[in-house]
Amino acid sequence: MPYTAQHKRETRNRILRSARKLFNRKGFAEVTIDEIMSAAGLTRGGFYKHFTSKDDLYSESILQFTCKDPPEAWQRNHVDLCAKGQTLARMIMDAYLSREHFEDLDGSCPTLGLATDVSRNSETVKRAFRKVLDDMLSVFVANLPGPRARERGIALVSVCVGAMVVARAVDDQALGDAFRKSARKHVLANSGWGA
Amino acid sequence: MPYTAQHKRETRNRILRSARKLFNRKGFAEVTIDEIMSAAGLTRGGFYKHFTSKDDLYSESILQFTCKDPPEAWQRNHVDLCAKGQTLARMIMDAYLSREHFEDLDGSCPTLGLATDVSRNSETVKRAFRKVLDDMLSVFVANLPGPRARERGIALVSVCVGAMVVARAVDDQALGDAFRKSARKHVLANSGWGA
DNA sequence: TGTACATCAGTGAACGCGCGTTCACTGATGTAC
DNA sequence: TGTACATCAGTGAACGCGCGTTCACTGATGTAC
Repeated sequence: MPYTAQHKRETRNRILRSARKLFNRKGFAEVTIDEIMSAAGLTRGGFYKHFTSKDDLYSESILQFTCKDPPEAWQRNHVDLCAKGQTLARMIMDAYLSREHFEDLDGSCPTLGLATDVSRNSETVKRAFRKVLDDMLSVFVANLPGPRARERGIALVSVCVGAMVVARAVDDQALGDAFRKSARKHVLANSGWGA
Repeated sequence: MPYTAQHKRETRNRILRSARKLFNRKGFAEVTIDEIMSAAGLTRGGFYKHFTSKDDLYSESILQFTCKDPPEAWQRNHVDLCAKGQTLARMIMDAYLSREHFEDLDGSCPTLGLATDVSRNSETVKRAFRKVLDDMLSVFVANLPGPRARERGIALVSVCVGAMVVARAVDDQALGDAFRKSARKHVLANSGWGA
């Protein structure tokens, strides 16, 4: 057995990380396997030793986002807010609607960069997307006091996703900021997560 | 002058309509000029008599959405609700969040089908997107009594867009419905547009 | 401990296909006489 | 009114390029002796 299993796992992860970045930034169709592999320090041909197809890689790379290995900006935010004793939901919301997240084309949440892409893709990809979304939703719901928490959580997740998606799709920086900020205010006012 | 200017205009519109449908359904990259042209009853080569490039066509086809030539489903909804004396904002919100709109892959609003696509495209395309969005936003804002109408309008537009984008990206029909319905309830509760 | 071997991660050339765009052409139509 | 002509919308073959995937190979590494 030349090369340890661990070695292979590490290479695979390297490909996965470079894929996630590139898909996030450019969308599925605009990224080439060549690009992904050289960003991972490898060459084209080796790709199929790790994945069966580009589609396969796509859903795997979306799943990669969850919990483990979150983008740096999120971690930083996380620590900052933890210090102030905020709830996890509040922290996620703030990180999600932050300018940093808005600008982080490589590392942002797939719900933001790949949403309409995913809606045209396979069930496998959609399942991966749902897992990421469920993560966010369940944190929101768990931190919502009062009745109909799930229903309200869904509405608040919608505000966050909608505002960020629109902010990125618009050619007007100020309008984008307005979406992020109004969304934040609205969520705070409707959640009891403090000012 | 063989062929009247009107003839040319009509052909151009035919191409534009077929392009809008196909882009909406499949996104920019997955649609070929061949497809668009044959859907319009023409052949590949003639395309460049009407548009300078595929990118050019893309922004034009997004602009096509506004006001004039809205999808049938919207018109039907419009008439129904008009009869009940609802405000225009309420009507648009209901149409936007309807199952019909959710399922109308060809005719739906570009804010819903093309959002993340647009965010990676040229300034021209983004400008077209903003025009469509502004249409929706201004109707919402105009129908919002009380202070900070614009800020609240932005939040409500975000709920609508976010809910629909997520609903389409998820592999779970029921979850999608929950997003549409929770969003609708939330907008009604925060707008004073009646139950 | 040192050496021959087997494995398989990684290489890079090649294949095949599809797509955006170009181009020489055709033929339908309006205009001038 | 009828006919020759000029225009240009529309045709379809061809070009060139890039990309996903395949494949024969290389060479680094762990294992058996």
